[in-house]
Amino acid sequence: MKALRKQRGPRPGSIARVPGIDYGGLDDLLGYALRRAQLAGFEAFHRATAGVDITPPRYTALIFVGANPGLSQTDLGAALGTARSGAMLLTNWFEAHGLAERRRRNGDGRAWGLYLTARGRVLIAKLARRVRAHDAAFAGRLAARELVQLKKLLGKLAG
Amino acid sequence: MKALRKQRGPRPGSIARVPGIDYGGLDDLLGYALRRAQLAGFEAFHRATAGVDITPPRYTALIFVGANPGLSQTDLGAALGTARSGAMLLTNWFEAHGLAERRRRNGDGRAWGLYLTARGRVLIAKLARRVRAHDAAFAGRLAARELVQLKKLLGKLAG
DNA sequence: CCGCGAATGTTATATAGCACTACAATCTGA
DNA sequence: TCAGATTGTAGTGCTATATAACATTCGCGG
Repeated sequence: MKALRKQRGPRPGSIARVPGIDYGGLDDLLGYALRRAQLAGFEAFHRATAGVDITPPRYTALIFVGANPGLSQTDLGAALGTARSGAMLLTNWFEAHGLAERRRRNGDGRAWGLYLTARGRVLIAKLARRVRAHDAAFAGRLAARELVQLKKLLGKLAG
Repeated sequence: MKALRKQRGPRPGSIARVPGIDYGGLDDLLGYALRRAQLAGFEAFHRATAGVDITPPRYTALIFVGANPGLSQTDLGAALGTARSGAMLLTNWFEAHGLAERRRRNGDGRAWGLYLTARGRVLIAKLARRVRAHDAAFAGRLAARELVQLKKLLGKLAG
């Protein structure tokens, strides 16, 4: 079980607008506007998880496991939108860091059930608090009414 | 100069909502809503560039080079929000595919200036048309007024 | 109850994308 | 003229994916 201290990975690259550069019509694309806003959101996440070696997919996966005890790796992959093999690598990482564990489920000798460890629960509780706070701060760039509207529109786009 | 035919990479994973799974409060996060919407936008881009081995960062970089002839790799990296080394890899790829080239700039023996080749200009013209069309189709999930509002709000978030 | 197809996890392999470090060449300004 | 900044580059490594092949196990139709 390795330590979970330093955040090593790359900083989340926000794309600051560079003055004097011609954006060649990119600004008119909804997709580009979404990307820029989302990178800003990643920064909020990054600040929230500073000092902990976690990443967005890892965080999402831990939340899923915490909220759905006994989840199988296949179902975790489906919820994340990734292949089974990716869910397995994530699970390996969680076990190596003592955050979650595989346990045999009653009926099925193939599937594992995933469960947070005590340590995982503590970490998720702490992180979720910080992530929510930073997300709220990020969302605070908008008025409350605007935020409601934005979420509605984003929901329409995501289908 | 390699061919530029098939798109090899992974499909852009949208995250379909999985029924029966508890999302553990993730839905309340603005960052998560942004991510989902942006992945849907990536799919539109993917459809627009089907059959061509291009990716969002490559496309963005080509647009930048086209709109800013003589751009240095450092400035390209800054505009993309990535490290210089990434801009160099992109540039290598462009040269290998005959889309852009490095040319010495007048005063400075260190920096290269980046320029689209004729082939790069043709490709970008064709792609930009398709990308705009698919972006418009994607944005068409919203009413015109909603779209204006959304872009305004996204702009606020991206700062 | 048997056997076959489906599901599950796993292993192995590959790729894109990106960061960081260290370095050589070049520029710039005191 | 020289010290420090800038630029491109090479090398290395890690995350996040995907795909294919495989063994185990399950479930069901006969």
